[in-house]
Amino acid sequence: MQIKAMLSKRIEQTFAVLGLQGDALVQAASRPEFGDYQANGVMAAAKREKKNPREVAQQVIDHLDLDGIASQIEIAGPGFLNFTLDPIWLATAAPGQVSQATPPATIVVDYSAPNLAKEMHVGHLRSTIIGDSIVRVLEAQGHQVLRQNHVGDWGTQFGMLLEYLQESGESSDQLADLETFYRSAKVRFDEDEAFQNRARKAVVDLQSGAEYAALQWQKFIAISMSHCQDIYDRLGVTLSPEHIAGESRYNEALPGVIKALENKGLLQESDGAQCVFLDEFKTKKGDILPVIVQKSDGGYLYATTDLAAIAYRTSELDADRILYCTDARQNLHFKQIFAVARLAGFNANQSSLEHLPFGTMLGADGKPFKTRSGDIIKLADLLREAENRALRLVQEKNPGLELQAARKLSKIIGIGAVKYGDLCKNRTSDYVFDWDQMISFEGNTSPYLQYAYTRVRSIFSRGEIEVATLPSEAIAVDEPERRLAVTLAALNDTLEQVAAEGYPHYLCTYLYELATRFTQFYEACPILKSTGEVKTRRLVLARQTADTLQLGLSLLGIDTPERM
RNA sequence: GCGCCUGUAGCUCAACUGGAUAGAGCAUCGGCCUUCUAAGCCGAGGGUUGAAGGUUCGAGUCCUUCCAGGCGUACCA
Repeated sequence: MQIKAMLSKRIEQTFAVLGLQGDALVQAASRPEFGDYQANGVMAAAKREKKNPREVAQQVIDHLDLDGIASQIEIAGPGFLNFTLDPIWLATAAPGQVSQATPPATIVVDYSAPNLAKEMHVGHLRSTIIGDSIVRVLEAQGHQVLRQNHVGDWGTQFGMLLEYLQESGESSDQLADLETFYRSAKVRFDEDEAFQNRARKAVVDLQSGAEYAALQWQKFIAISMSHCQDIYDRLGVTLSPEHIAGESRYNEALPGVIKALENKGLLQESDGAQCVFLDEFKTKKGDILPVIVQKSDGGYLYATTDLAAIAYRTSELDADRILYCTDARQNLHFKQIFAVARLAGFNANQSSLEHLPFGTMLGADGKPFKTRSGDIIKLADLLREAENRALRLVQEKNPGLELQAARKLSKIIGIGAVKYGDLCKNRTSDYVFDWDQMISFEGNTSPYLQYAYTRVRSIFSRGEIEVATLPSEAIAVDEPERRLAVTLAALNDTLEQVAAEGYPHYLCTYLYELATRFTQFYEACPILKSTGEVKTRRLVLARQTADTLQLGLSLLGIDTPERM
């Protein structure tokens, strides 16, 4: 049940009856004394009709039918409507159930997209886990989600790598560390002219489909992808080899892209390059910004590939929405290719093309994040560090725990902390990377949420409660119970927001609030010590909390341990 | 130069897209474990939301002009 949507609809229907226009502007109450939900839209609607907002608010209440849903509706301030939900209705709001989208859509999500020439580093973290979380939410809502991992597996650098692979042999130890491999290849490339020439030839051979080059390339890609897959598996990301749709896949479609642009009369030559000039990208001075689709040497660019990808996704995959989870620095690029795609008819099905940009990860100095030696931190190292820190804490908190169990637990906690540390921030802005902050276990962190979950589990095991025998609904009575129940019921409002706008931090904020409400309830309302109806309803609320926490964390891609 | 983004407590971030007294965590200070896990709870201090104007019942949010930072801006992705 999406409460906000339901209330909005009812209020707006009432607006229509009264001849008013505008949105109801429903939101969760900003303060407890304002009830559970508030509607702010009356004031604007009244103003449009030049009427007294409080009088209009009264008329809305008179015509609004929320019998059995709201136990109290009040007018406050200049014309706010404050709603208090009926506890009996609240009990039936089915916490822990994800509302299914009607009708479900086909949604392509383009995310992760590591460069296969190098090892995954912290810069790939955001796209990978933000995209994965959005994918999980959309799937939970019943949408058909098509993951597209647009890996960088094509281009000039591969000539160098293929030639070096040929020279050093695929059993080379350096391949265990792609970063070293890349660097060594670069050294060879820079020092030896003959090597350079062979590397350039390898590129040409590869792109023209020579068999030896293709074989060598496939070997390299396979090795590189297995590195990525290791990271995905450790991170608990739902990507697998079947989701790979890299740049190379569109290679054969690229001449067709140019041809199509030409047929549409969009193509212009400029300094030897094939370009599309669009009025909307003119500067005030009248300078025009080209979208270059073919270089003067005949080579293609990422704009060309992305256009081919749009055509494929909108027609072959039949996508209703295509979401791109990439760095904010590509803002202009996506604006341009979306515009070109529309003009050229590549977006055959009028798919909604949405760029979900995220900011850069910075170091403490405010500059893009590097290690002391100037290297970018590898994801593998980041994850190891997170697990080690978690292990130390786990052993400190649970001295009796066997090492193997402690390791298992520290994986769940450490990886969760890394993911949550990133997901809980508004993706749009740059953010400062800090070991202690990212791998933190107190306050608004995933361990706090996991901890709240284990406390519920602990109640059930200690009280020897058969969860299955509990009733499915409980009517909250005491204030901490009510506050918890209201928060439980808001799950789907939050999920809808995440799905519509692609901001997983809404879900984090929600879960943190839920865990906080639960902990307050836990402190104030004894469960196992209570008896009869009181005990039952509190057990039910606890179970609903555990279910919702587990569900919400799973939608962020974070596991829940049974004890900590 | 032009364009996009950012500027909120000592630090790291929220603020449901114009709503009521700007909220959390960390850090600091004080209280709470013989009672369901203290990775927790309760409380205190800490703010001219970069600056100045403007729009209106109402502005951190919208507009204008500045200031500071980041990124992008013709053959990298």
